[in-house]
Formats: sequence, structure tokens, C-alpha cells
Amino acid sequence: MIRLSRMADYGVVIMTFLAGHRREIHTAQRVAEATGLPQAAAGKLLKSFARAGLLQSQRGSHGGYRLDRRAEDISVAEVVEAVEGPIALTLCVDRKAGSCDVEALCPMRGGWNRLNRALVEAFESVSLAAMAPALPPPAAPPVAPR
Amino acid sequence: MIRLSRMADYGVVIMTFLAGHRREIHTAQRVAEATGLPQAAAGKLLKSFARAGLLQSQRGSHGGYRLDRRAEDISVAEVVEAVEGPIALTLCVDRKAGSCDVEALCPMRGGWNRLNRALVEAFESVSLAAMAPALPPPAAPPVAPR
DNA sequence: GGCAATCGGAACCAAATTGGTTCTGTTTCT
DNA sequence: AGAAACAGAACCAATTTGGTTCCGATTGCC
Repeated sequence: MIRLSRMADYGVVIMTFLAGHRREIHTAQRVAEATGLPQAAAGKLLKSFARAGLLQSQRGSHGGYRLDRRAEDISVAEVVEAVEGPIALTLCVDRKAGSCDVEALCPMRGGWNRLNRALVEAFESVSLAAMAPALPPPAAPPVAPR
Repeated sequence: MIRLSRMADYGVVIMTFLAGHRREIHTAQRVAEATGLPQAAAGKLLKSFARAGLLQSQRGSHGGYRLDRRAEDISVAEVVEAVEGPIALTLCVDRKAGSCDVEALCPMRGGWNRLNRALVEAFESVSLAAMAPALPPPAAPPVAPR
């Protein structure tokens, strides 16, 4: 059903949590606890975000992750793409990737492109802030949706 | 990468072909040949479309499938939903389905709903005609994209 | 009536994807 | 030096997906 992967979903939860506690440094452990997500999975996601430059990481003892940007300034698109790679409904639409065998001939190209653009724009237009209306409540919402 | 399933993709190809030869009756066999899609898969998809009421089926000898509506009047959303069920980015968004365990509490609900609505609207706003600009060329385009 | 052509529907299977864990580094603080 | 973290790859089990196969129900034709 065109489902978003669960990891992407987790990702939004994590980033939303971090955005609610900006500039503090959090270990992967702590993030997992605060969000209720499986420990190791949270770690993997945090690494992805760090690699994508979405948040800063500090290694070594007393290390952890830290987010500078505000929730309003981070789009869901950024988060999802950091986890799943470029948003592409079909291979056709995904530049790079050998693409579909028929490539330029395929009469569907244009249509898929249009749909894909709409999708990307939708994701770009929604910020993390919009995802979680009540942002920093006393304790972070322990959520594992989907 | 939020990929549309290949079946849904096939579905659009098939429906586009049928829309280009309206009111003629085509066997599953013929549709498979004309589109270049694997025989059995095409059959399965055609059955789905018939069940969904998207096209008429005629059983028995000389049977087959027939499409009355024009390509302009069929949205990609209809085709995709006939194949994959309701368009839902996350379980949260999918009415029916036990939904996510935290249900009403989940602060993400609203955001996902908004994104999902955008997605559905995008799919609804694109017709089959828009997908394949040059509709009935001499022989149908033998395409198997993605 | 009987046969062949078709659709209807479910069952089934192999392969790819996904969610999730583990292990082996490397960095940094004390 | 040692402990606490992150970095990154390798790995595994379970689900999903693409695709096929079977059997039954209809219908047209001889």
C-alpha cells in the first residue's frame, strides 16, 4: 500500500525527539529509551542521520548526538531520504540506478515524474514541528507507531 | 524508497492499454502479449480490476475484458488502489486495520494524515491519459517499466 | 450434450526486502 | 590504560513480493 518503511517512521520519531531537546547531547542508548524504540535500531538510525549531516555526533566517552536545527527547519523529506535514500516511486523516476530497460522510450516516464514530484513536494512541505504538534512535553512521548 | 509495487506499475500499463482500445474485448492472453507483461501476472491483475469494477469481464469462450471509461476519466489512484488496496503511508493513517498500538495518543497522527492526503490527492489528480501522452499508437507500446 | 476457451479464486513457492542484532574497529575522555 | 561512545560492516530471521499453478465455474460453438 505504498507503505513507508518502518525505519523511516522510526526516524521521524527520533528526530522529533531530538528537535525537542536541541543542543543537548544524547547517547543512542538514551534516545532509544526516551522514544521506546529498539535499542540497536535506534543506534543504526542515528548513525544514518549523522552520516547524512542531519545531526552532529561526538565520539568517545561522553559522546552522543546533538541536533542544532529547529524542528520547524527540518522537513520530513530530509529525514526520510536520510533513511531510505531518494524518494522515488518507480525506478524510472530515480536518476542514477540503471533505470527501467526501456528508458527514454517509455511513455510512462512523464506521468511518473509528475506524481513523484508531487510526492516529494508534499514531504518537503511538512516539517518535524508539524508532525508533533505538542513538542517538548515534560517527558518525551514514548511512541512506536505504524 | 517509498517504492510503488511492481504490480501497481504493471496495472497502470494494462489499464492504459485497455483505455487505448476501448469497448473491444481482450483476453488476458492478448493483453499480456500486447503489453509484454508476464502472462500469469497480467491475468491476476485483470481479475483484480474486474473485481474492483474498473472493467467488465465476460466469461466463457470468446470471453475477455473490456473497458468502457475513457483514459481521461480514470485516475491512477483508482488503478493503484485496485491492486494494492487503500493508499496508506503508515498504518496510523489506514482506517480499519487495528492501527498502531498507541492509536489516539500518538502525536504523529495528524502529520501522517496530512502527508497521506497529499499523496492520495496527487494520485487522484493524474489520469491514465496523463500517464501515456500518445495514447493509441499503431501497436500498443510493449513496456515493462520500473 | 459435450468440448474447448476463458474468467474466478485460492493455494503455493522462490527470491528479494526488511527489521533487527552482533561484532569489530576507532575515537575521546578521565 | 581503560571505559564509554560512535562507525561501519556483516549477518540472520521473518515478512513481503513477484509470479506460477491448479481447480472450478461459465459460456459459446459444433
